Amino acid sequence: MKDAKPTSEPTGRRQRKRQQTASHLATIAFTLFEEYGYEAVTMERIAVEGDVAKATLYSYFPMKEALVAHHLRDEIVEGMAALADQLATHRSFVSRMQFLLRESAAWHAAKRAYLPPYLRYLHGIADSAENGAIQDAGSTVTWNALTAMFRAAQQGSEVARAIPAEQLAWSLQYLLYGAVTHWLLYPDTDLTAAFLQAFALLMNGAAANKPGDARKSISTGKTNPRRSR
Amino acid sequence: MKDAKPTSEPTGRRQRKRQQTASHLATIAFTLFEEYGYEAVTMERIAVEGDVAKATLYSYFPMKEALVAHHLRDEIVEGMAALADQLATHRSFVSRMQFLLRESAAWHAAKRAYLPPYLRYLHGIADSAENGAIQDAGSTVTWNALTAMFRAAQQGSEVARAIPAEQLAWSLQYLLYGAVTHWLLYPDTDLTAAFLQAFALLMNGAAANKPGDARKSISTGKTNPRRSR
DNA sequence: GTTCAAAACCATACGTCGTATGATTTTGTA
DNA sequence: TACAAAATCATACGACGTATGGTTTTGAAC
Repeated sequence: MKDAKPTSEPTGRRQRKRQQTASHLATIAFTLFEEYGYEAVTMERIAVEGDVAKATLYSYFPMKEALVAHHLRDEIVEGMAALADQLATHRSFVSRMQFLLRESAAWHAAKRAYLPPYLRYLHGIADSAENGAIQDAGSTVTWNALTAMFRAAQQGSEVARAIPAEQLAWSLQYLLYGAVTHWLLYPDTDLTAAFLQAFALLMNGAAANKPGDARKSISTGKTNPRRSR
Repeated sequence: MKDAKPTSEPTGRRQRKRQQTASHLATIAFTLFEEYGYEAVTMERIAVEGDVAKATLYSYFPMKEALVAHHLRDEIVEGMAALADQLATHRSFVSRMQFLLRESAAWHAAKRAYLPPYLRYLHGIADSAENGAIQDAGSTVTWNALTAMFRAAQQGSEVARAIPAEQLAWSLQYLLYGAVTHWLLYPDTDLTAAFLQAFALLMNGAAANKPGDARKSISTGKTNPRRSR
């Protein structure tokens, strides 16, 4: 079944080649997007430029948005790796998360133009699943990271253990998603602030504080008068 | 620039007639959807059946999804009105909200088939706004209701006043949105439970409870062994 | 090496959405 | 009655995404 004979190369070549051309096509597409704008570039064009038939292109990327998603996902993976070191320097969970959110907001701002198709793609997933196939793998990257952070915070007693870390990650993602959506509609609003507020809300909750409440609430993290280090 | 009111705003009758045919078209469309399924019904067909040119149909509903949205929005308005009485019988904010969420979950389950295009529409809004026009008016109905409830709860000291009611409504909506999306992917999960959990999380927050915390946390509202009715 | 079935690929046509065009009709108002 | 704005119409079109049916690669088995 799985033990390969020493006759020739492992069977993974086909798959590697596939991922290779996938990456190739995505790169070409992104180059075109950068030059002419997402809307202006047609799938036909990408196929021609990539020297494949349109049908083949679609076999790799079932919708146009998937091309954007592929590229952005790669960027996210890269970015997260690059941030790992700095993340580790932050001592508390809240501080780590706030740092990550600031970075994330900046990244969103930089990629603004691609967010509409990207978000559309992430939902296209859920839609397609209606008809059968596809597991997500889209935003899983960031979701995994968030889950890990929440889980660690639970073990460090910074976050309540009652709620599964997965659900917390998931909840935060949707709050952030809402912030992004709002920000796309009103570009002049402060995305970073919105991210931090969403996080603070998730941590503190909305219930009125009773007098005897001993919890120290998490601020929105904006440069605060007190504590200038 | 072009503001002021230089010419004439659409006058009473014209506007009424427009809304009338809009409703007419939406009804026809929905009937067809019910009979043949959303995907199977083409815009061309709807136009023919409604005895208008395709371009005219599009002038009323800029995307196919808008037809679904129109109908569902009407249903929501109706439903909310019908629920108003029962809502008032609940004494506390938490109880009111939980009641509403249960109803909402049931409604979502009933309309399951239409949710994908409906959600797509709500986002198409944000997308279209990129290019210029449209203010939402889509989910505003339910958003208004939530905002009002939160504001009342703030005045009754059941919810912290630090966060604007609008933002709370907005946050809850996105948490619920996440729950719905997840449920669409995994239909066997319990949407009602997910709604209630989302709400509980929003109220209680995720931060670890310090020993001296006097806040009584909101349960998920599921029929709980202890304290039954 | 020859054979074979699966897969990847190709060219092309097609259905549908949504937009654009330019002419024609309706409607409110001057 | 005149006229400009809005609504409607018929039609063509560009682009997305699917379907079809045939051709080439490819991995492996004989």
